[in-house]
Amino acid sequence: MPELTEVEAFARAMTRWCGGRKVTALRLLDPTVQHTVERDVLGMTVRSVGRRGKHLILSLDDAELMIHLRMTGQLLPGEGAAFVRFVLHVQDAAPVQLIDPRRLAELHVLAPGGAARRLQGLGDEPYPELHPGLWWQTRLGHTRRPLKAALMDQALVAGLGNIAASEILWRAKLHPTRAANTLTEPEWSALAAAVHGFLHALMSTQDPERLVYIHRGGENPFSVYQRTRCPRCEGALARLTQQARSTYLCPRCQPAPLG
DNA sequence: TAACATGTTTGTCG
DNA sequence: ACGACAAACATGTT
Repeated sequence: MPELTEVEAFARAMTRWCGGRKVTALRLLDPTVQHTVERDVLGMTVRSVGRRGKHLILSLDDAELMIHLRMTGQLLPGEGAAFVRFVLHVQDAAPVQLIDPRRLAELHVLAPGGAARRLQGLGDEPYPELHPGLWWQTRLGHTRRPLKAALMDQALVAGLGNIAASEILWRAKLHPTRAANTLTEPEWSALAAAVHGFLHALMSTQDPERLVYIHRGGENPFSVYQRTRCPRCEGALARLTQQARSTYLCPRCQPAPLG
């Protein structure tokens, strides 16, 4: 399910579900799920839960548990749901199950420091700080690729996915096909504000269900994603394909690049 | 039914 | 070196 905001929500939830608790078992129910096992975590305590990009990282006494939910992974307390791929059992609390119909999620049980080592090529974090326009220009401004592709490139900035990219560019009034190296200083500032505004707005919904709304029958919390009308100008939204993914935009608010 | 889906990796080609 | 593109993962939803 994840983009940055959802992984962040899961990280906070995991802190409540298993933070400070001792692991009584880690069961991999489906070995076809991509996984690594460098440690036996039995008896170790979950010291903290964090996020890096779209990766969830649990720090244990002498191990790190790194989880990537990919497109359809979810974490939920309990047992016995459909499509459970692995279960983390902890002392004096409900176990936490990873549910993932498509089996794209990953689980890595690593030695301390293993997560950071594996994530060395990952770009910097856009959340929770408000970075200035120059921060964005430094990271995205050197490539001729479309702005949306640059925003989603995890090696440049970590955590922004397909939905976030559309939403952010709409907020910033920037066209998704603009070459990233053609933005002006005020446009970089607008992008910076848009990222911060979007991420914080979503995190402050105080409603975890809204963060994992897709496939849950929930209400669409987004402004342009899978919508047909622009909330700002009321004009018809457009949809185009970039990198084989859907991009939603408002042609009136986000002027197309010349040529 | 066919197309599409929140992500990433790998390989090919220009 | 850079960037575009396709395929692969496996299955549910529209």
